Amino acid sequence: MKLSSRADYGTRALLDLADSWGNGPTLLRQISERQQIPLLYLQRLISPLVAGGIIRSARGAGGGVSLAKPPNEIRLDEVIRLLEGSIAPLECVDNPDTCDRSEACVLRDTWSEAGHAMNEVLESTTLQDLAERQREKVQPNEAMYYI
Amino acid sequence: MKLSSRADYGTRALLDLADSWGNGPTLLRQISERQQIPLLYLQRLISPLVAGGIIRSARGAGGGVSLAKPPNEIRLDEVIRLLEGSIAPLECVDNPDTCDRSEACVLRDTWSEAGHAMNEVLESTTLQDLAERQREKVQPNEAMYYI
DNA sequence: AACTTAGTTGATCGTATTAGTCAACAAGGA
DNA sequence: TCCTTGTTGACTAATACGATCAACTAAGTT
Repeated sequence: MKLSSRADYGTRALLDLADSWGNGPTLLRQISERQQIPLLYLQRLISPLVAGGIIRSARGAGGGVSLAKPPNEIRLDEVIRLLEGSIAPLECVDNPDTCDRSEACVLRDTWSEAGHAMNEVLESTTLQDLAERQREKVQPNEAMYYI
Repeated sequence: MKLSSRADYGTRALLDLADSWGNGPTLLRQISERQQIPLLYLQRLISPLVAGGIIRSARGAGGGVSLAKPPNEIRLDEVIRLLEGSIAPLECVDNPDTCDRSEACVLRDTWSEAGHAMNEVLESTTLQDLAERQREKVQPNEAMYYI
């Protein structure tokens, strides 16, 4: 029950982009270095994010990649779905036809419920949420201490 | 983000056992046939369940396997943990040392949260719950219609 | 137009995991 | 002793995963 490194790398790359949102395109090479992701592999794994309208890319000199929409409009669940496919823990949850007892299967109901629970966490988290939390962690807002 | 067939097969085998709880040992061969699980593979995958104290086995004529404790004391989260290892969607959640930024990583916090959400569903579901729901599905309680 | 920068894609490759099998074995009942 | 039934180590085939190369396309720069 693990996510592949694609989800790990991909979300880290997106968080990197969210961090520099508004500053023009970022080089994949820079993301690769900052996030310690093999460049060639990074180029690979972001392609579904480009196709999915999360990332916009620009070739040529001065090119690079940037978020295709504001960080607060990019939810983690759609990112994971693009990078990993379905979030459901078992195939039958999404494709009932893969098992002939799907209709009456109480385990399928449970896997579905578990998948939804996980999905709820992801769909309530946007890249902006993550970027803000990160800023708090790295450079805690002094005002916090006066609340 | 998928469970392996071990979790699928294993939970189905356990539900089968929960269904006949109190009727003495069941042959693995029978479970294999009813649940359509390759016998040799089934023998394999239940061994951690025996080691984990979920299943009790008896060899020889009249032997077989049975639940080692009542179905209402067997929660799905411990079953999955025995069959698949940790439920955490990323290694770093359980082992912070596998990544040198774990302490400050907001993504790790999110994966942790997602894992907990899933775990909550599983730990609130026992084999007895499943067996009861199954009975309702297959043979709906008539009384239901009078509520 | 020529040149450079940078992302894209098809093919490939090694490795790890998964699913499944075989055969020899251990243990308990008749 | 014989039969039944679960256990275990070794093994195989298939798949998925992580990663890389090289050729290619597109977009600036001079």
